[in-house]
Amino acid sequence: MTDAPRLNAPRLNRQVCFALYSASKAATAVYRPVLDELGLTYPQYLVMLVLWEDQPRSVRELGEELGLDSGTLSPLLKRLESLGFVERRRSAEDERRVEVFLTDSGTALSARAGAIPRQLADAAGLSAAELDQLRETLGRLTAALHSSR
Amino acid sequence: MTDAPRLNAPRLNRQVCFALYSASKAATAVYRPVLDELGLTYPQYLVMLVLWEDQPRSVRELGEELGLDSGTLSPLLKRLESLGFVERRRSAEDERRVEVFLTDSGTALSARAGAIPRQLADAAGLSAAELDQLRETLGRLTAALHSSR
DNA sequence: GGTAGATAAGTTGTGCACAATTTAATTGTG
DNA sequence: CACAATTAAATTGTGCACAACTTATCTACC
Repeated sequence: MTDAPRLNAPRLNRQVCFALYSASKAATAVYRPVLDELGLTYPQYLVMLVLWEDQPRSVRELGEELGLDSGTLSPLLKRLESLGFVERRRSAEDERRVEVFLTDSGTALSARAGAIPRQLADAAGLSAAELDQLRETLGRLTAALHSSR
Repeated sequence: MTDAPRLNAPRLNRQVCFALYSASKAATAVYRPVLDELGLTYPQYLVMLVLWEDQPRSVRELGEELGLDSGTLSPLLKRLESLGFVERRRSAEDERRVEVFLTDSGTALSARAGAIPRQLADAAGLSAAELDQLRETLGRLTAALHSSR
């Protein structure tokens, strides 16, 4: 007995969700060897991006920007600290808060990281306009998905 | 001394990669409560989707379809097996291969899973045409990123 | 000013992702 | 036939993601 394809079942290659999942994995895979040279993982790089923009940031603020909770961030920040890129200090005004500061070494890293986004754009095989539109569509999609809950 | 935003540093909200990462997390977050009712995680659901299309499949074939290696699939399949949705059997022709079969219970699950993709489309806030185009763009992007390595 | 509720960060436990290694079976080549 | 190279799956180890819970601090309200 042969198994006919179940055409009524949801098909993998029809699913936007799987396309997102695959594209996201492929993009971080392109970043990985580049980030390896800096000693960072992709989520660690995201935290550094936020800190390079403005600094210091509390754990809560980092979580808000990145959509991550303390269960993810606490150990990640501990690793960034032991790598020497950030420092964590209890806030004096509000002792519940932990402020994350860049070290000199963490600040210096930004110079080496500047070329990274370029490399994804080069590998993407899409025009600048397409990338822009993709980013915009994804932004709207993410916002809609968040507000649907 | 104030910290001026480093406008020359890569900005988080400019990065397609972060948009992909966020959208992918948001999409699986929408799926999560629905899949919870089936007792599946999102990656487990992906494996079931492949098996519902055609069955049995070797671990290698599943990995090829989903872009996952045995390090991810072996324990995942063990969990699916202990949930009673699949069975794993050594192939007789090639004893290196392990074939993954659906159980009756695993086959039956597809009926309950049929409504799932709809729910993402509803929550997405994008038109069908936009979703189609997004899927197509993501497909090209993923292919380009893979071939760039 | 004391206490209930809210908030911030950390911890624990489960599962996924991926690199590196291991073991076993198969294939190709002399 | 022998045996080196390849292939398939599993295992080990590290790190992320997230739910559930804990601890400590703060705020609001009586």
